[in-house]
Amino acid sequence: MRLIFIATGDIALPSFRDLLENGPRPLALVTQPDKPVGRHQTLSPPAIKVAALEAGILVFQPEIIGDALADLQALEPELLVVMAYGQILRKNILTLASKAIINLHASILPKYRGAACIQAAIDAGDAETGITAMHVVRELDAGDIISIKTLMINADETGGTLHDRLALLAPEVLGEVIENLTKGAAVRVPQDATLSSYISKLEREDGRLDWTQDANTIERRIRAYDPWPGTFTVVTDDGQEKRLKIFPPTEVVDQTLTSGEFAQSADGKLLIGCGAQALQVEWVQPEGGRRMKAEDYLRGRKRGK
RNA sequence: CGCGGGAUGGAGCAGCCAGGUAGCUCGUCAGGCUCAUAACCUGAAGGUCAGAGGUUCAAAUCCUCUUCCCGCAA
Repeated sequence: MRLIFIATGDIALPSFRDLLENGPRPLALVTQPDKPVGRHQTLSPPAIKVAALEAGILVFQPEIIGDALADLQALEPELLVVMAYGQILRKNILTLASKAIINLHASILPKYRGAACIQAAIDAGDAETGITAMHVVRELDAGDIISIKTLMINADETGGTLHDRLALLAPEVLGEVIENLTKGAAVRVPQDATLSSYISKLEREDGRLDWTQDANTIERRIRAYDPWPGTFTVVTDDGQEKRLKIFPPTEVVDQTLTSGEFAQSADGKLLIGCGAQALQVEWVQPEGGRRMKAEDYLRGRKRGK
């Protein structure tokens, strides 16, 4: 099977490595251009590009994937595998492969089409999520489904842990799909569009916590958005508004406080009031500072007032 | 050189603007009290104030440079 892998996000790494080890070996990797990252705008490559170069796989990094069309055509691919690439594919790419173009998506479609599908499943309090393999069509994540594998979401699941578990589940789905395609055509089960939902890309600002929500909702949000985009609230320190990042795990406690009010429990723990009940917070990070125990944060804060 | 915050005993901070005794809340250790405790009381150890240079009679504090940490942004 002549296949080209199209991916940028780390969630695609295990699937890519699986192909390198067990085949079919990808003819090329198409990934996003190196982007300036971090405080000093250092240009850094996607991890999957590094893995490809180490394995001696051809790498393309077009600004727009159409720019690489001729190069990709020359490889005469039978199958394109897309996962967390980060660009919408044009029609000329969709028709490039002779057999199929498939996408691996980290949700149980048609639920949570779009970028932030992993966070969405935790945020909504779902019991399970999974990896869906589908045929790629013009509309985002709307193609006919080939196969789905699911896994249970744990009570202490974070966006990070779920991301990693889904990444490891993906090769199973991919392997199965490739096997079917080798034998013949992949199955096509149309999505029920009436059940679909779309989750747009998350920004840092989306992590601002709304303390008028009930504590359970906020607890899920904090887990879902860790480590990206992270969650924060704003505190007034010495007359200046500063961000205070809040990390999981947090615990819902049966206590009534004003929404957004900071309090200290009998044993020194940080409590923050929610719309219903309160949240006990263990780890915080003040703007300009490191991550620290909430108790330590409170200790310094008393003095600072 | 994108913008900004920070570095002070083991932890989190104040002190800096208006230079002159190393401070607070904890932790640790020892002892006391208590049926008991994350409680209370007494005492102790622990700091080249990130590093280098400069100004000054005198620098944590003022000036310059360096290193490291972090928030925004991307």
